[in-house]
Amino acid sequence: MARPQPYHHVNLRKTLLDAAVALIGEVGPRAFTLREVARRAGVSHNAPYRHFVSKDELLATVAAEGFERLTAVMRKAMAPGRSPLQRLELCGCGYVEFALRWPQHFLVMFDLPHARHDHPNGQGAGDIAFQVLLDCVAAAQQSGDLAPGELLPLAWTAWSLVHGIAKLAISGNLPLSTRATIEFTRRASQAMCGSIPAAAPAAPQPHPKR
Amino acid sequence: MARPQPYHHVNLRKTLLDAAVALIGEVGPRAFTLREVARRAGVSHNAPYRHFVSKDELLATVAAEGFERLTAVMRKAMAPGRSPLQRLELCGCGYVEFALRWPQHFLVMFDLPHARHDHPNGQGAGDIAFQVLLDCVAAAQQSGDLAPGELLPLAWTAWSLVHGIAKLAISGNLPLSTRATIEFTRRASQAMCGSIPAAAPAAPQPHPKR
DNA sequence: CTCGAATGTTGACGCTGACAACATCAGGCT
DNA sequence: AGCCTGATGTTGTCAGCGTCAACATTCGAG
Repeated sequence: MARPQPYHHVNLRKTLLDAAVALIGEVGPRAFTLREVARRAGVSHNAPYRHFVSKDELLATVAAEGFERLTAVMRKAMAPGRSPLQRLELCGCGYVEFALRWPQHFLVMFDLPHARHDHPNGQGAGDIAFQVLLDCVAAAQQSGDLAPGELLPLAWTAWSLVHGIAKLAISGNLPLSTRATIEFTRRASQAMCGSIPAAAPAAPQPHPKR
Repeated sequence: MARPQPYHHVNLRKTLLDAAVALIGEVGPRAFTLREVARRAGVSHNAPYRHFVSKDELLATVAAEGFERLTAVMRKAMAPGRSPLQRLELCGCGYVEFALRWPQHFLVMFDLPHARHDHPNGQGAGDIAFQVLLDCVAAAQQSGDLAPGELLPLAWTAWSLVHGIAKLAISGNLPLSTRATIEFTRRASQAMCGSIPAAAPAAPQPHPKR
């Protein structure tokens, strides 16, 4: 008879990541514990250190995973859009949809800022996701659906709107169901897109930034 | 000669709260430690338990304090507004200004959702702050500056925009100085206010809510 | 087949939040 | 005046946490 628990796990790294996401979903990122993750994966409390140098690196990996998933969800959401402007709106809805579907990831991605910078891939994955939004705005401008204005401020405005909706919805400050929240996002985006050209925010002087 | 350290502190509760805010500002809400707060206040590690039943209650109190300060900052910011619409925009700028000036409070208020509900005053202080925004939107509607629409969705949209800007700015995702961020908020608010009447988002069916 | 590297385990350390028991003080009652 | 009760602060303790170090087991290249 084989040992019930083989000494070497098949793919402990992935098992740990999945367990971490599940645990964060249950108890939140604050109560999240490395030892509990190890317990759920059926390994000793120190096994995770063979795959992640620290708790923060594991969280940073979860965040990076989240940015990749976010990119995929936005790309998929905007696919059926007919006009560039419509694609931009759908992209924003995808952002909120992602946040509502995987709030654990979303919280780790944006509530643990330190986790992003020490992970090599962390910042990159975030940049790619932002680039999707940037491309949407640029395409809408070029097609004339969106009046020209400075690209970055327009993108920041769009990002802020959907990010705010996502954050407030996740924390329970918008008393709407998931479906209603996305519908609300669609209407708010339309309102914003319809009016931005009229008063495109110009770029204030950029900040040297740390 | 009097004892250098009298046994009873003059106002330990307030001292602890101030030390907590300072500590959160230095190390963030995650690394924040009750024992370190006690150390800074010059008392034993268990003294805080005479004033707060738990670490979470102390944080909830910091959050409630933050909501009161937020209300005050918004009221002050909107004071010089000439039209109701302008007051609404300034109110939003006040929201972002508060977040940038006291990010510690802002983080505790919105990143620790559990902390708000177990504190009796916590939810109330948040409601009062939201009421300020609600009144602004209602006034702008009644004056005709803002086309009529369902009140709550309009307020949620405005809240989402400024909340998103505040969150992204605090976490370093908007590479703008404090001044530039507020200027950006003003322009984005104007853009949004200018267009909302054209496509006022209707209220999707509300959610029963936990 | 061997041996080194990769992977997992055990044990330990200092720190934390929380509880219990004790010490000190302040202010009202007699 | 003097006590005594409750409020406030301290010391001691516990389990759980993240992390390090030392050891055990397994896999795969030579």
